Amino acid sequence: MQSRKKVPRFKREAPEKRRADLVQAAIRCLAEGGMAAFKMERIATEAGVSLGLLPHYFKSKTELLAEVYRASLYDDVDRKIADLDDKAIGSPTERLCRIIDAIIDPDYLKPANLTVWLALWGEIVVNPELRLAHRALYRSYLKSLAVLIGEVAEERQRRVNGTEIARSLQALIDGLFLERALDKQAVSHADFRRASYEFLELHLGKLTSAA
Amino acid sequence: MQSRKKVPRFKREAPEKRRADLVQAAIRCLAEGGMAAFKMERIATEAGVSLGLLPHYFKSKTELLAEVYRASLYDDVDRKIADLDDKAIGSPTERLCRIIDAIIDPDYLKPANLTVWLALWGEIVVNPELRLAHRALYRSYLKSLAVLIGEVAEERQRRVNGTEIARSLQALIDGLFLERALDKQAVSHADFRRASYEFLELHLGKLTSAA
DNA sequence: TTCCTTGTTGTAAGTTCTTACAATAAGAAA
DNA sequence: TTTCTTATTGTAAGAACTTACAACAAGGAA
Repeated sequence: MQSRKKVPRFKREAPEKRRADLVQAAIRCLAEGGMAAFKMERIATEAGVSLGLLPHYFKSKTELLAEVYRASLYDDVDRKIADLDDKAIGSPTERLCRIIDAIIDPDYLKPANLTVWLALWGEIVVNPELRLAHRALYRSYLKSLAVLIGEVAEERQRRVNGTEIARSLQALIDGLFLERALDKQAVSHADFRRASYEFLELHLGKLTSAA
Repeated sequence: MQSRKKVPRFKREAPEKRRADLVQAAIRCLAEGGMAAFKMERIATEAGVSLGLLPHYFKSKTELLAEVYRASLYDDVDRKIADLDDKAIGSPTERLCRIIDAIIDPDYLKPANLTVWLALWGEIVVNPELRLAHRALYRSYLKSLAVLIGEVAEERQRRVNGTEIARSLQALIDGLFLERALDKQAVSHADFRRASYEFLELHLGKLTSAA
């Protein structure tokens, strides 16, 4: 019987990798069916492991949700900040345009993300712990946007309230984003583009030459 | 034994009243804890009736949720619009201002409603039945807003895309509303007012004399 | 190879939730 | 009062979900 090859029944992974895989699987579940699909068994199946492995990595469902939140939010914010720093070349106007383009990028606003974010927002409102984490990250992001808008205004010798414009701009985008999430045919990418730039240009003057 | 007073064990209500009461109780539950608190037994307790009464009025949980959606999101505003139409008072501009004021009314945008709406939106994205209900209500509402904006524009002999302005305005308000839901100190009523009117006036010209 | 650590599985206990339904009784009608 | 309609109750069936835990086995160490 020594000739029989032993075929492994499962693969043993490094804890950090497995943990990250589980979080990603959980995000995919959220994207597919919102909180209603955020079930331990489903997540385990999605990750290709058994249900029993989940409590080994997360002592409760809430802990897993917190991880999902952190992972998905940090990724997004980090990407934006990286964009900011990388493209630090060029005029403020140019940088602002690039950031707007990134925010309304169809790939960023894809349906899967819409569903995940809506589910997370719904949880943030009723979960104080999640809410605290959200505030820090969101305020920091909004501030960097406000600073950039202020720079553009200065460049053009206009006096504006950068904080308020940043907030309204983000609100406008979030709102369109929400409409699109609830009714996929409601808002096209062109609509996003037009609404965002029109709004900004009404305050700052012409931003683009082509579009 | 005939002297013993029979004390009723429950009160029999008119179906329409009971139904409305149940919907209101469900809204209170949603407001308190989001979808996690939207449980049949909890709603029954909140309404002061037994669990068994719920399936008598709503053949499924989703049906109840759809009622909650309509009641909490549209009843107020629809009533306001109907009021304006009935009394047919004032110029289009005046009527538009009144509607805006109704939409950003602090009592309408109170925290409890924020929680309810976020929970509902999270469900709409993943529940086809609810999504259909949403589309009908939302599109109808948006259209009446667009028509009114068109009237204001005509009055002022401006050529605008009423549909697009209505959509962007509502998106702006929804977005601010979202920021407020996630961070209660982020947006004040004055912010709502300023952002809404500024946006409209950029397209339509001055709307108010005082504010 | 053999041993050992611990990642992984399978199962089940205990809980909670939705839906169904037969029995009960409130309140109107006659 | 008596009858009748149906709103309401109480309970339970059945499904689904979270968490716990004992046994198994993968893969590195010696």
